[in-house]
Amino acid sequence: MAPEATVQSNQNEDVPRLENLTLSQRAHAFLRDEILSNRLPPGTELQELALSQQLGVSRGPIREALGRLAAEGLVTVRPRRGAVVHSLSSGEFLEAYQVREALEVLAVRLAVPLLGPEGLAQLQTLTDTMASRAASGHVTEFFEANSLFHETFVQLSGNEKLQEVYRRLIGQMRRYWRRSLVLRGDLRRSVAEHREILRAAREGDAEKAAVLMAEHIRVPQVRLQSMTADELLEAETSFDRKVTE
Amino acid sequence: MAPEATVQSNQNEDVPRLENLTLSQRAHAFLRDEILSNRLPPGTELQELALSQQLGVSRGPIREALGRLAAEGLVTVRPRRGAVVHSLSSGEFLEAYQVREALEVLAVRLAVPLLGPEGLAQLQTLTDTMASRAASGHVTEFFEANSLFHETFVQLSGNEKLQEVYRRLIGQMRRYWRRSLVLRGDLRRSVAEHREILRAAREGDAEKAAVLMAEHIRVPQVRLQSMTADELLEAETSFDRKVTE
DNA sequence: CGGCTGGTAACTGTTAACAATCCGCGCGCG
DNA sequence: CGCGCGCGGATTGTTAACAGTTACCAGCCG
Repeated sequence: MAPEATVQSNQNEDVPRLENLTLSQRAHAFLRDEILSNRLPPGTELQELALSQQLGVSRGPIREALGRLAAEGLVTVRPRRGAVVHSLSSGEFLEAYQVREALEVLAVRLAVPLLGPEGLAQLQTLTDTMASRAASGHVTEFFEANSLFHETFVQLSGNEKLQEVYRRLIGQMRRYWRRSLVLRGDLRRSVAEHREILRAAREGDAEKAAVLMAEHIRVPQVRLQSMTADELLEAETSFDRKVTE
Repeated sequence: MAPEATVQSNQNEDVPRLENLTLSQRAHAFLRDEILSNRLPPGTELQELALSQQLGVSRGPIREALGRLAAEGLVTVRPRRGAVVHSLSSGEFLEAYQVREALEVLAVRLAVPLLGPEGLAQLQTLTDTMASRAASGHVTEFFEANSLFHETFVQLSGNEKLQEVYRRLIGQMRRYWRRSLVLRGDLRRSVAEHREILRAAREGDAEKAAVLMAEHIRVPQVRLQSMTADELLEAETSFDRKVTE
């Protein structure tokens, strides 16, 4: 068998290379990343000409990308007045948290009966990572591990539609991770809650794990409802001081 | 036959309400409606040139509309190979049902404590409508009232983010209403379940209403899981015979 | 007779130019 | 001095033409 005769090399096709994508897809991915990473914070005005020059393409692909981002809820377009990065009010943030709770409870119910040794090990590793990062005060890195823990449950649920809906929602919320952390409060308590969820999952008790997950996600909700807007702002700024120092 | 009558034919307003919107918004709304009403059934190939001639606009707005529809999950675009109306497999349909259950349970939990006399009256009217349409065998009209019943709960939840996510999901599922009805089975039992949900809501027992709603939505799921693809197809065709006669 | 190859037509991706609308600003009027 | 009013620049909405890719088909070679 001629080992080099395989003309169609599948080995570099399975990973979508950015070079082969269409310009509108690249613009979409680029802007999405810029928004999700907060380099384009909520409220930023997005002008087509500026973006097209920055990316070196014409306005057509830019418009398509903006339209898709609008359909995803990441930007709002005001007809004939341009697009701005969408921002969530406190109320909308709370609403999103409620939906997220429902989705993650479903994820846990579906995932727990399917969990194998490798899934449990994955979750255990993430929990340990969270614990060490919480102990060392690396809040940003803690948040990353925390997000991965929750997303892992959604992935292990095996329900792709759920993953799609969840990721879209998380994409809208992730930019407010500082607000989330402020509302979360004590990280050690958060780690303990994750450990409890994982223990229930390991025991195969889907219902218990689901209830624990619901309570866990409800913690920031009740804090948000009991805080005024001023208190929230004050807490966020003091959080910023603590992190940047 | 007459594809060259493009310039003058569509210059008048087929849909007078949409005059103020941009062309891409009109194209988006038009295609969305065509897809949701099943005039463009799943699997239909959407060619930009044909659509632009049909709507009397150029390809730019059409492309923007297709991009937004793709972001909404209503069409899938294969790069350089055109767009097709997205279709749901049995598995994806079941997945969507699971997500829908989670969302509607949340809606019931939120809505019940907020229900006033007018909300209850609205739900009662819809239930009565469903009952009469089920009794007279008007299955299509029954489905409409049924959809409205469920959507009303979501609306009365007061959570706009939930409404947004729910409507997007329902938009993907509504085209398969025949499959839904086949899986639902006995309409009278369905009506009875709605009455029970409404009674619990009237009593202010949100938890009971939520559980009843979950069981109600799970009925088609368990039937779908217990059916093979062939049985489902057979049931759908026999359903078509029964409806069209 | 089947599979490969080359050409061709149709379609998508992209661009630049054109048209329409909005916004800020200064001017004139009351 | 305040307020409308239009005018000019900037920005979005739309179009037609161009470029590149894919799919299809006929004809040739094995």
